[in-house]
Amino acid sequence: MDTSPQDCAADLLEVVPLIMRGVRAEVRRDRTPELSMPQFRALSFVERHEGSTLTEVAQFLGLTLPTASKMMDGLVDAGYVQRAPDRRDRRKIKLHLSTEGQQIHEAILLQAREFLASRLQHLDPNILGDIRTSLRVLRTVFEPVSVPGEAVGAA
Amino acid sequence: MDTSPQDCAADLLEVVPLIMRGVRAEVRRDRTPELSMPQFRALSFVERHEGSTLTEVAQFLGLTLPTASKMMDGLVDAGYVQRAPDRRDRRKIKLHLSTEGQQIHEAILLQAREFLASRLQHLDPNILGDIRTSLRVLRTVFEPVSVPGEAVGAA
DNA sequence: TATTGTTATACTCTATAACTATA
DNA sequence: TATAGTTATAGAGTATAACAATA
Repeated sequence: MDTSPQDCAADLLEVVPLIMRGVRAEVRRDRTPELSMPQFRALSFVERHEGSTLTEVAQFLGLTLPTASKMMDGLVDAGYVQRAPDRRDRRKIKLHLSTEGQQIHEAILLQAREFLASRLQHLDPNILGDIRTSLRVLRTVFEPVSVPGEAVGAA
Repeated sequence: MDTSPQDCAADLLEVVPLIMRGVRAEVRRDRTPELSMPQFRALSFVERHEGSTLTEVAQFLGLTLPTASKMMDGLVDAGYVQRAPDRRDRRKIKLHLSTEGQQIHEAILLQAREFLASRLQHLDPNILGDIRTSLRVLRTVFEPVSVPGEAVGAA
């Protein structure tokens, strides 16, 4: 099938929120205390970028610094994240996941994946492959241009 | 490419929030007053299902009734939505978009589509077609099972 | 008795503005 | 002077519980 970026954009705008709604419900389900979607994404980021700074998390999530700071308060209070000063630049703090933080992140990740997989399970494997190919392209196009945590050496 | 629902689910969980972040920023950008993502989606739903009830909107958005009611307060105050009693069943209210509501919905829709299209514009048309095919499948899988507004006659 | 919607209350998410500490 | 982060404040988004009106 041949199509225009505009058509594709229109479809994306309808389908992406539908998927997001399901994921959000799953992330929050049956959990005390609940973890919000942004908190879960923050956990994912810190897990993947151990020792990243608050500014990096805020940039990745598309949040302001005060918002990210407050969200981290919640995660620190819950015992999922630890703050540690950066000796090289004492204005910065480095963020780390606690064991508990790793565990809850893993649990939610698996639960959300299971939910998505359950919806996908009756699809033909070839179609699943096509979807993954599409997702790989979409990722390159919508990924933030730079994730500073990846290139700390230069900073 | 051949793959499992689990692999596909894992990719979805990473890519969908990335796209969502961009869309959200675009919906809220340069607007007074800002329209939140849920408000925009509510406007979309009412536009597509004129005269739908609050319960239907809440179900579509995955919100509780009180939350949907409060959100509608905001849209009504802003002059974008009108509430009208249902003569057949006076517990219900029917929701309608005002001209202003239609205009702002259209404006935001076009702006969000343009943002997405700008990210997609350098992709090969065949790849865009593949993405649309994938989105069509994903829509069938994640769409709410029934949108009551579609079958009011039976109710 | 069940359904539709609102009100009351509380907590999180988010932003802007003002501030502290460090570079 | 600029950057990293927090605090103060305010408004929206969300939920549960309790309520009113209607079926």
